[in-house]
Amino acid sequence: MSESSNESGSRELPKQYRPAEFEPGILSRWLASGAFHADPAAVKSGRKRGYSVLIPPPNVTAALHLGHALNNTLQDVLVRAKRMQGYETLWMPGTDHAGIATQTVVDKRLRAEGKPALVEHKQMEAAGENGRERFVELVQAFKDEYEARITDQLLKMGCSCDFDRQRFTMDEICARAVREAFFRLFRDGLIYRGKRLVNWDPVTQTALADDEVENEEVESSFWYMKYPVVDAAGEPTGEHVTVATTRPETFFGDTGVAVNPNDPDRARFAGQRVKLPFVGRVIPIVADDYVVAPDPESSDSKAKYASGFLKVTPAHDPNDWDLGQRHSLDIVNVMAPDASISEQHGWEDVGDAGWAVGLSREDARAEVEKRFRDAGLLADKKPYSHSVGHSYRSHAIVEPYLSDQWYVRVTDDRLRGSALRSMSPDQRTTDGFRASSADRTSEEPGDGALRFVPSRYAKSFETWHENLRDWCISRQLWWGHRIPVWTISNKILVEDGHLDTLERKFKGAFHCITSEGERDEQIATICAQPNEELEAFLESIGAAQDPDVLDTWFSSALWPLSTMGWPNHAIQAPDARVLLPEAPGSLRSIYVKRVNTWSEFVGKADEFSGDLIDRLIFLREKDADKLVYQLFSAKDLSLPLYTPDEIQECEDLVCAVGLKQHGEVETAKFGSMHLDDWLLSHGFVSTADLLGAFNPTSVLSTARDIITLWVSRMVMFNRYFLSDAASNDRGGPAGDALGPIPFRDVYIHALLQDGDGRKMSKSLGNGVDPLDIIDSHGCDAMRFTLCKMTTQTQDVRLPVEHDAATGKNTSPKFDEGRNFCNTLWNAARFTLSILDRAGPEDAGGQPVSPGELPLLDRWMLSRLTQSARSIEGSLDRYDYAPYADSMYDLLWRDFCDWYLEASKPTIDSSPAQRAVLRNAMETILRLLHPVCPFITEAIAEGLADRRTAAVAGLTLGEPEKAGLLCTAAWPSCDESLVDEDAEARFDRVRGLVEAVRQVRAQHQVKPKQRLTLHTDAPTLALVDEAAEATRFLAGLEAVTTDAPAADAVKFTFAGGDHFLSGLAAGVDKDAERARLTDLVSKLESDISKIEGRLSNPGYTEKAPEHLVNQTRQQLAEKQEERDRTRQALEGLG
RNA sequence: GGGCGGAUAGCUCAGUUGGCUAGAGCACUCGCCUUACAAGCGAGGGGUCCUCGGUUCGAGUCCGAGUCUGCCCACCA
Repeated sequence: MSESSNESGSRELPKQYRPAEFEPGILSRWLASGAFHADPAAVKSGRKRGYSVLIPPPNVTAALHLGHALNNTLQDVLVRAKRMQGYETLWMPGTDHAGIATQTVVDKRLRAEGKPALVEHKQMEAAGENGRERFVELVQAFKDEYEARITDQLLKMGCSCDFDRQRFTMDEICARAVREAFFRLFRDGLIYRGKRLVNWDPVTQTALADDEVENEEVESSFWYMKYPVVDAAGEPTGEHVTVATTRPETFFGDTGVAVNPNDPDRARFAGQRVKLPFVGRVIPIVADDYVVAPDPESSDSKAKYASGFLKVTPAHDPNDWDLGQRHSLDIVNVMAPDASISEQHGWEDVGDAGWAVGLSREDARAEVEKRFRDAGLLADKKPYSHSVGHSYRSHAIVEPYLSDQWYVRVTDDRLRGSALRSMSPDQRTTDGFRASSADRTSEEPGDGALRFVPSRYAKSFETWHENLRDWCISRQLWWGHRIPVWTISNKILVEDGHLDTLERKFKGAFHCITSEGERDEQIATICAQPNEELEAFLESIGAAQDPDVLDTWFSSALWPLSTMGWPNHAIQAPDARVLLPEAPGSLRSIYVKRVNTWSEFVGKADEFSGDLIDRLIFLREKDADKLVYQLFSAKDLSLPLYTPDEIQECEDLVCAVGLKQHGEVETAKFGSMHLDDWLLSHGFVSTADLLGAFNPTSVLSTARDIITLWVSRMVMFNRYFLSDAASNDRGGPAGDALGPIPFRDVYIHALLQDGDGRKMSKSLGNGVDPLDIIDSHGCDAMRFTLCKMTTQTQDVRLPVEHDAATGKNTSPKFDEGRNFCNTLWNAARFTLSILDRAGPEDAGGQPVSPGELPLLDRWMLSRLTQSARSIEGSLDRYDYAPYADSMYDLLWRDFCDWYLEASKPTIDSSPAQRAVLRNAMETILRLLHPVCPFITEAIAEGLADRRTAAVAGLTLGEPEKAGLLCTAAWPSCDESLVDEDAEARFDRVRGLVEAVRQVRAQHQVKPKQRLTLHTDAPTLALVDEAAEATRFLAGLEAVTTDAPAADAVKFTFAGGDHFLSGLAAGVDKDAERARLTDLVSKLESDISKIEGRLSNPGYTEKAPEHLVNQTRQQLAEKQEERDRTRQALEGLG
């Protein structure tokens, strides 16, 4: 209310916490201090234990939503807590290129803007105008825009990521990992090419992803077509089978008919053959229990419409494809890419069906119906409505279309088996692929070490793997990692001697499958490692690179590896201090590259390495504050080479580059460059062995919908690529010789829904933007509320409200967090004002011994200790809501409501109490910091220069960096601070205060009116333990054992009668009568319940004795209280 | 179709291995601008713990059946 709150002094803080005034400044201080930058050497040297988390990289398709805010808050809570607990923490940030989604979003955006979109760029590409390259550039620009937004959001959400190491799944570092991974899998026989039905859009002539297909209900028909049964000689037996289908036009491609082996009427046909009308193809009838038996009465539409026979068209229906595979049926594709009937794409036995060739699929359907009817082969046609996939782009009906695709053989034991064996045995439900051996060392967990939290999600993981099929990894897109496979005519490759050149110059860097190994006699398939020279060579001999890109999940699956520098992580490098002894401790990272000779390193002016050294020299001269470098002989890395002669003569040079800062630097000559990425992508290797220090990571925090798509694949890849055998040329490992799992725990967080239980989404308009909440409530309030909501259930609801004034969505739930922060703020203001009133003499005294403190202070220290224990347990269990609840109760209920209030009368005259106050405040700040990092940091700054003595048993170390709370130690509360006796006694004081307040409220006593308490000796003794506090809190002027005055009001407390006198307005007899009457009836209801329990012999005989005694005592107390209350009631008249 | 949740106060949710009178925040009622805090303080009212059955001396909690509701995966001839 008062606008002059700042006038009394410059140290005074504003009455309300205003996050926007603090958050940006604190963020800058965090970043400048390097507090979030992990040092792998600290882990490798054993100085600290490592704790690492990989961010699930958000898609660059859009800004982060509240679900991201939730998951990132939860990760940050863990990371900040562990950092304070003395771990070297790495939280690796990054973004995902999200191939299909991003390409689609950009395509849509371009079309909406009326600019050339995907289709137009495809035309350019076909015309030789670099359409592909130009389109990818547009997507790249879009990605840059959103990546920047996402990074900004992460910063504003207070995420303590190691932003110096931020990655993008398509940057050069990740690309190298993708290429290497693909190469090794290819070489080891775990990647193969196969046929698969894709969702084909015949209008735009592109393949679509499943989520680009929009299902729409379509009014159509069921056709019943009769196929004549033939004998061994191919002559009709006179019988027919009737197949039921919604797609009669595909019958040209039928290669079988299926029947259920348990069908009593029709199973006898299995093993016989039919002759396809018009086409004349003789095809088998196979038995398969996939076929549904007809049942006209069934509510299942399949059974209702079924004929009992299913036509099998493997090339034009996904289920038929599977069925065909099971029974080794032929595959006949009868369509052209435009979905017209064609004999040019695999259909050779046209027979008498030539009339169909060239018809569109719609016309073909009508013509097939007509011809079958005319021939008497159409048994029936019934109207039928069913859902059919349509292209999101052209809205044409999607055609299942057979095409070449690349697969990862994930069903191989080296992949699937490793994932299943990773699971903790107590979370397994079946026996297959059980862990073959117990845990390895805790440093490198393998089999049996992967745990899901909550554990129920282990089952999703398990069943997914047990039903796994090979993973199709090719996508017909432009935005993504292009498949590193080239094809060339076998003849050119071998006869022109190119294969010899390859073998000679690039041995080990490629894997070639020539005609013997491939079904196509003409083509050689070459998979290449990342090697620019090799690629240039392949292009030069006319080899064509596969136009497709990899499934986004392929690069996501490598996230634990690529972000940590794999495959170039493992180098033998000496300590940074040896490499660059002159470099001050401010060096953030060191990169090394080994070359042979100086001339090779420098190269010719127009070559790659010439540019390299040019840059290095340039940077050293012009920007010495950003970079240092040094050359060595590989023989002795402790002796730097200085003179030109030394360098010229050396034949095995090593160049070490140390960076003093990260991120973008501006150079006049080369423009803006990111030094880390630039060095890494030019063959330098980081001496910081992130992989060795931080993989396996500690926990993966993610949503349940990607347990299969992402979690599984990371496990398989991490274990495969980090196995010893996969690192050499002999091929991958088998059985249990696998590498470590990528993370020990998988924490699956709850999903946010709106107040009605619906998913938050753009289209529903119920999404909440985290930045809006940060604006309106502050970051800490958002984070606190999100944590408080996060229970172990699978969904949490957040009521969403639309604010008409701002046009933005918000939720009243965030008020709770804001109010909490505000209370903390005010408690801190009050604390600081008390410390300010004391002199500097408070600081530097002997530690305060808890045993000599008043009851109130012993109680507070005990509560702090118990809360810290409880919070530590919650964190270990990823149990966020109890953590937030504990903090809420500790700060508000204990510290503010009771400790601060009760200390008011005495604290100004007690240095010991001030020491407790200060240390309690600081303990609360530290316990809360992981959830509310900004406000706690802001307050800690104010607390830093108001010192008091320490409290024995409560250890609060100094911050490690720049005085920042985020680098301070987790509070250590000694067990000796737990004081059950003080808690019990103070609880009784509270009870007394509450009893008095109750009387005051019921009699409408003004707050300033002081009363006299007439009580018994034991209660008087209790009051004396916190005399000033009790009088202050209850509004008492005197406490006495004297007899009460006539106008006194009686109340009960702890089984005794007590009286209050001095109520200014006197006793309101009606109010008092009503109060006592209510009390009696409540007591009687309690008494009858207790009597009921005690009269049950089962209870008194079987329940634990202490419980029964307790109940008896309770009954006695209640009865006594009831009797006394009745007397008092009679006394009122 | 397979799997996994949820149902407790008007709303959003807690409720540890079964055990005193089932809790919190918001909302509501009454009284307070008490010098940290009205985004607050003090005191209240409000519950057939979804239904039925079972185990038990005792069930919100454990077991069985069902109803409603949500999510994930698969599929829709």
